[in-house]
Amino acid sequence: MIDPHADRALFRQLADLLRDRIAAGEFEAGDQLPSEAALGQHYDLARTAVRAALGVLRGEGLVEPVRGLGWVVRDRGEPRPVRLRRGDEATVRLGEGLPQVVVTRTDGTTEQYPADTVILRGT
Amino acid sequence: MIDPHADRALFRQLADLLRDRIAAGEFEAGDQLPSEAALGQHYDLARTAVRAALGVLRGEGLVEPVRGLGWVVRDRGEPRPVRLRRGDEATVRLGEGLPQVVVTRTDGTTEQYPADTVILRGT
DNA sequence: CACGATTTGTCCGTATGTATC
DNA sequence: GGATACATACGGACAAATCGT
Repeated sequence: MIDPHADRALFRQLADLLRDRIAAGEFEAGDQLPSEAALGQHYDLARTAVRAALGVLRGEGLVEPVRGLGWVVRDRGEPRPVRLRRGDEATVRLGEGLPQVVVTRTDGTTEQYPADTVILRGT
Repeated sequence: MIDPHADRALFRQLADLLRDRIAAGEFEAGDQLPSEAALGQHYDLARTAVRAALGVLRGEGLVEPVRGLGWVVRDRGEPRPVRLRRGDEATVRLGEGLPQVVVTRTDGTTEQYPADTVILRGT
């Protein structure tokens, strides 16, 4: 499974494995992954490496941590279409958690969506 | 500076401080921050906490690490305007490094930009 | 409502590898 | 080659949130 002598970092190898397991449907939206401790034992890794791997998947929007509970697989359905009309603007705000798409309409109102849940369309 | 008894985590307090110092112009685009070791000594924190703080700023697109060199302040100029015409689509791709805005034109060609460097405009 | 078990969040120390200057 | 700096990885510890009993 994980090769300590491989060129690729251990936490990246683990991220690859977990990503594949999720893609294979082993875990569905809302499901919890095995605990960090369980993953560490199973793959013989320190918790540091396990958390680094989960951090990678988190950055990809695949999973998110719930304190006191575990790591939950995010719901990734079809991106929701959002139309950008004349005068509308959209930017991506980085920072807290998942990047957010902020749409500013002509009248000054704003809408906000998790960046990986929308597809912006011109009109 | 940093209060070990504060409610806020140490690495978040450090992130706040460094963010402020950057905003104040103490470091400009292309400048290097003090090394992780130096920051740890100055603020009396373990390197773990220092790296966590830098990770926060990295996620905000403020700085990026350069192996063997140090942490460099990113160039954050005016976001570049990108027009979305009829049939054009834009999505945000998460994963490797900074999130990327991917624009797919009607003719099938695609353009890609770091997510915090563009402002999408409807037509 | 109280309590314990589980799980993630934060923090420390240490060590080694690798890239840059 | 040597010095510096980030990348990765291990170990241990305690706090805080959640959930079932």
